[in-house]
Amino acid sequence: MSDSINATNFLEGDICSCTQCKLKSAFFENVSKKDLRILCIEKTDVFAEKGETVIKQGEKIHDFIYLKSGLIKISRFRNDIEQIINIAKPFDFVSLLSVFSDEYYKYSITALEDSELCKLDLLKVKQLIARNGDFAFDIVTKMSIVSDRIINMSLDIRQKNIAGRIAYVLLYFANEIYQSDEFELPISRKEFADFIGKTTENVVRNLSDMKKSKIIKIYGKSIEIVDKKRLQQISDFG
Amino acid sequence: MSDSINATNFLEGDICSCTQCKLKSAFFENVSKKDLRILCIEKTDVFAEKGETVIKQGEKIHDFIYLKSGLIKISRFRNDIEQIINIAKPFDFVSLLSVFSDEYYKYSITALEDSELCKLDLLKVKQLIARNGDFAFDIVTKMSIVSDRIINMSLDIRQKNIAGRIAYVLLYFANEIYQSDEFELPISRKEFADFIGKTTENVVRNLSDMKKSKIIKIYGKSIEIVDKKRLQQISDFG
DNA sequence: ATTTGCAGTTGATATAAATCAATCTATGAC
DNA sequence: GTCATAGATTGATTTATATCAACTGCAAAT
Repeated sequence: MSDSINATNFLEGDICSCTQCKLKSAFFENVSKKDLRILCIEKTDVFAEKGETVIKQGEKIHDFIYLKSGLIKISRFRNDIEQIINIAKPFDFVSLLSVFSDEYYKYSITALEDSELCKLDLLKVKQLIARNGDFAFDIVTKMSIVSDRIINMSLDIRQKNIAGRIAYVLLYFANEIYQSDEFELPISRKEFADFIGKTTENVVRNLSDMKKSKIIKIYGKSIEIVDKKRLQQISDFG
Repeated sequence: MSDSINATNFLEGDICSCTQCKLKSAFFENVSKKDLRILCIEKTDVFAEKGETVIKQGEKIHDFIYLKSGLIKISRFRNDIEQIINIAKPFDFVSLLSVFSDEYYKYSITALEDSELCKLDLLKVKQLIARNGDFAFDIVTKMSIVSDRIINMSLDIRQKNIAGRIAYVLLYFANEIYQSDEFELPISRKEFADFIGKTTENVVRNLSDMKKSKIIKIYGKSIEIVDKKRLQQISDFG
């Protein structure tokens, strides 16, 4: 009966869960169902617990990875000290750095919260770029956005003194990551220090100073921004 | 006579100087003569004298620009202070940052030496990306390389103390820009400071210290690296 | 319940770098 | 040639940040 065949076909199309993926629109808007299925067949969903390292600097690159849920940090190590390059959430993290220019990862990726990642075969993605111009264009645009953000953030931070850097990062968490002036810091004081390139002690001191000045409230990792205007000034001026 | 017709055709093909361009291989390896001609027709060759600003931060982006000869600096301004993001030579500079993600330039480009730049219509380049998968792939790769280099350099510099930064930049000039241990610094002491994010005075002091320690020789803007091993150590350790 | 260890905090001190100030060039304008 | 000016240099001082050390509180391990 033709009905049942249709049903089967429909089901077969649906086996590829990617067509349903919320993040499809971020990168695969212009990819046909057929191509999506090609990518989908070899995709792996990876679950990473808080603290788990998903990619280790120096490992060979095989996959095109993006974050489906959770929060990750991108960092690198030199002389045993960690440098945190960025902290990113879904839509903001795709492994676009290095993957098209290098054989090995220059950076590590670690989950800061329980996270879901989707791994696609990089070779297939590369082939798709060469085959599908609109997809290529989407990737170019996305790459441009991602690297621009990272470069700008790095330059912003570099320019500021320690108080300015701390204010900047707090505002980043509030505005970009949590969309709320109250949040749990997803990183330790040491990681905060590694992110802004200063020492742990001075991060602690500056946070307490801001607490004393009633700009923020702190209880352990809980942060509440009380005087956002002032915090913005410190970020802009510092 | 068929000979003259051929001659004319040959000439017509040849009107597009791009086919001869030494830098063609860098980006347009996989672009057909026909497509190259489409780009070429609307291209403008721009000559920029030393010191001239080619692109001003905030200007609207119309072109896809690459450097044919000379040397340029990429910088941005915030609160009237200049931050030099990179110094690049042909093959290393293409306006790939921002152009695919933003409407306005986030950075300024200034010639450090007399330079030739080639401007292509960005719209045409974008169309070509969508139309020609191999070209798209080349652009993706090039973008990846360029942003990776900038990000790494920024992170490297951020990590080091002032002596380390200065050593790093001197080695960058020697190894990457001039391929020689003797060269003329293309930037002022102030620009050097803006590049590494420190003050002019401390750049001067550290340069003189290195001179006193016989690591380098300085006569004005002329630099000669005498003890490269030592300089490398300062860069690595600092 | 006690121990161990680590993240966080605070204080004292040392060090690196910025700032302020004074000269000292070199270079272009007249 | 001399004047004016901006870049480069050096010194003295202040300020920001790192380092070292000690202590706290909490949570995991025994």
